[in-house]
Amino acid sequence: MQKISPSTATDHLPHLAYDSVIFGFSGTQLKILIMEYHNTNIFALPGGFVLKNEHLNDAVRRGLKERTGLDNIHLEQFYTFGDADRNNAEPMRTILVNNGLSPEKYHWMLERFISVAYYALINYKDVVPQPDALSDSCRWYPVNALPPLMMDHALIVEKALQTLRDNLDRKLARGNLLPPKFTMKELQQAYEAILGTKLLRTTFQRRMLSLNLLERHEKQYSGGAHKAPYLYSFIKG
Amino acid sequence: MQKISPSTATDHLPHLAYDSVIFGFSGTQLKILIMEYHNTNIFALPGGFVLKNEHLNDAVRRGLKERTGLDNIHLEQFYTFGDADRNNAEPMRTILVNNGLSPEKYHWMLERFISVAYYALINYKDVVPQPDALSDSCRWYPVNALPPLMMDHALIVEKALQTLRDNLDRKLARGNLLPPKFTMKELQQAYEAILGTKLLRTTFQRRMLSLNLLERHEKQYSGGAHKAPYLYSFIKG
DNA sequence: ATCCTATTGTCTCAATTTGTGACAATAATA
DNA sequence: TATTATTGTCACAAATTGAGACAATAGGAT
Repeated sequence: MQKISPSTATDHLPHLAYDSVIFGFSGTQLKILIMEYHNTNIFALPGGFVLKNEHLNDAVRRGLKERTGLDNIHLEQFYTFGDADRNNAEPMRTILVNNGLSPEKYHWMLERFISVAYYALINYKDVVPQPDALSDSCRWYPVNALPPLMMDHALIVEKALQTLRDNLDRKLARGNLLPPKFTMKELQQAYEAILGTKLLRTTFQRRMLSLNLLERHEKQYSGGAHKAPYLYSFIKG
Repeated sequence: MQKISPSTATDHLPHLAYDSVIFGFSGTQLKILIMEYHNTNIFALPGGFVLKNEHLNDAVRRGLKERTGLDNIHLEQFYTFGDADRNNAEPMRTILVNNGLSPEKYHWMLERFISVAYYALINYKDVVPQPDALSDSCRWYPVNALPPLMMDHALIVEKALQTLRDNLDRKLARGNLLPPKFTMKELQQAYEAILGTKLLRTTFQRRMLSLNLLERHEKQYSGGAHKAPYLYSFIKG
């Protein structure tokens, strides 16, 4: 959901918002950044509005930077949600009141919104989520254990996952879900978390190497009682 | 581009439009419906605006029906173009003036527009394009011989093609690019036109049949001096 | 009627890719 | 020094794809 400031009504394009599904990966779990509004028990995807002279893509980058502190993240647009009944009237009224703001003054926020949805793959460890003015938490939740989300945000997450799943190779290579260097096992775990299926180790390794997307580096002494795995990174192009 | 009527300014969501890339297939050529405005030499994709209480998807369906007379067409949204400099100021001024309308009265049309782009696959033969109030032609053009298009419409077409090309199997099956019954050769020609490559006949046939998307019907006596091919249709599901 | 020709449906065999397990090479730990 | 859990690679079977061969037409030509 959106960050609110008094000047918003005049500065932004009306009826237009964006929402972002920010994926992170920790251990074996795929997670998503979810916001909870202060005093409301309302959960939503991080989103925002577009300034009148701002590129849509820039608006989303700006929002991501405000919430995560992250810059230079590859964002991918995947769908625009445009049903006529998409409005935040009830939850937003609650949010405004609970934050001492008048619903009259922010009436434009209660109307219908078209929302352009983006996803990003970021490195879980790089993020210290920063709650904004109206939220008391911006936290990671596992994709399969999300809190009940407002409006159609659960649908947006579902569509983000579907989109992510096909042509995953190219998408993972462009994103930052994994640290700069990673082992083949970590890569496989990321695939498995996203696709929701188990993969065969040898086949997976052979396939990954044949894609010519990976560069092999030195070995990593993991501390485990076994042979040390190679580290890999994506060849950026 | 959009259909203009005096009431538009108040009835529609401001700054929001849609554009549609309507694909048709004739013989061996992939074609697109392009509009040319009356007296202007300005070429554009068919598009329009969204009513304040209308679903985005419905708006696009409505526009397609107005221009082609076609109903019940599968439309697929593929990208939303949101650069800050997307406006129709110059061409639209020309269009308005050449049609005896005042640019002042339609000032809202000259501003920045976010545009949600859709594509559709329709049966070339079913369409008798209907020029609307402001256009003197709505005609098929081969994808590789389009007239110069206004604004970023050439980019929109390019992105539509890219989208169409991956997972083409499923997309062709859902669309109506081919008539209800078609030969394997026609199907192959459609693939070749879209992908821009030649395919091997036997491999293609084997692959298509193995997808379990096709139902085989009676043979077609084509009039050619050779064995008659089977007819196929897509199994709708 | 009979032959000729272009196209179609199917088969075959080679080449390539994928599934599956085997196995030796390690890096700690006992 | 033996033990154990991985890892990298190889080997072979199974499945898929590439590429051509070939018989079966449905007309047109003679």
